[in-house]
Amino acid sequence: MKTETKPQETCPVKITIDLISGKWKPNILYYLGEDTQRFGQLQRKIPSISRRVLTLQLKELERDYLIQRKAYLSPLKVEYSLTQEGRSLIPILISMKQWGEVYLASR
Amino acid sequence: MKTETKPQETCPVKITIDLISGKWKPNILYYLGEDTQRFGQLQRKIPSISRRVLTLQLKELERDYLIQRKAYLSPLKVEYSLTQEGRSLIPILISMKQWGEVYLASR
DNA sequence: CGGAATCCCCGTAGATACTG
DNA sequence: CAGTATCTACGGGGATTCCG
Repeated sequence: MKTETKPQETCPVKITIDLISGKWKPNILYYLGEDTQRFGQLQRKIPSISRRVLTLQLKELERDYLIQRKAYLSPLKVEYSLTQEGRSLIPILISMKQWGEVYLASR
Repeated sequence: MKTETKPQETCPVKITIDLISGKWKPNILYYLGEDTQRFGQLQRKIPSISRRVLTLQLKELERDYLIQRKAYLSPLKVEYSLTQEGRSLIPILISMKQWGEVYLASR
């Protein structure tokens, strides 16, 4: 009945949580789930985030293969979009959103 | 600033993440999902956690209504179990576990 | 425009020792 | 058995300034 593995050192749940638990990462992933976004677009949509922190969070998300960075020179700009893996995370974020709404409503 | 952005201040996703992103909380919830656990049982099943930190994480989980604490005097012991809300979180933890396993396998 | 370089604050959690 | 009490280390993230 229980072909259970104990939570290992590399606990998959913990891995998943760590990937998305930056303070602004859910927001960023949310907007990238809607569409490709430029750095400045994200900045405007998340007004309270600083350039520095936005840069850091984007770098981490890119390092973790959840998003892709594309730099252009002609019109100087940078575009971010979800990778396949990032996109596959969206359903989980949606469940968490729904759970969180119920949780907030009941408190 | 009055601009209503879609991910609100009280982003439900962020709430959910924060509730479970203590370093040991997924492990604790995992074991409580199996059965009621005494303090010492949790300690033995998560050997690398200290009593202090286990206490803290349990207190937070209790404060957030995810687990319940029951103290007994006759045989001096304390038992922890999931609340209804905590139990409703398990499916999400399972999705995260599955996603994390795929993620780890592909890297 | 999209960063990089510093500096600082604060919260999480580790180590260790003591207790009802 | 199931905690408390300190003291400390580390790292994320905020504010500000400079750069190709």
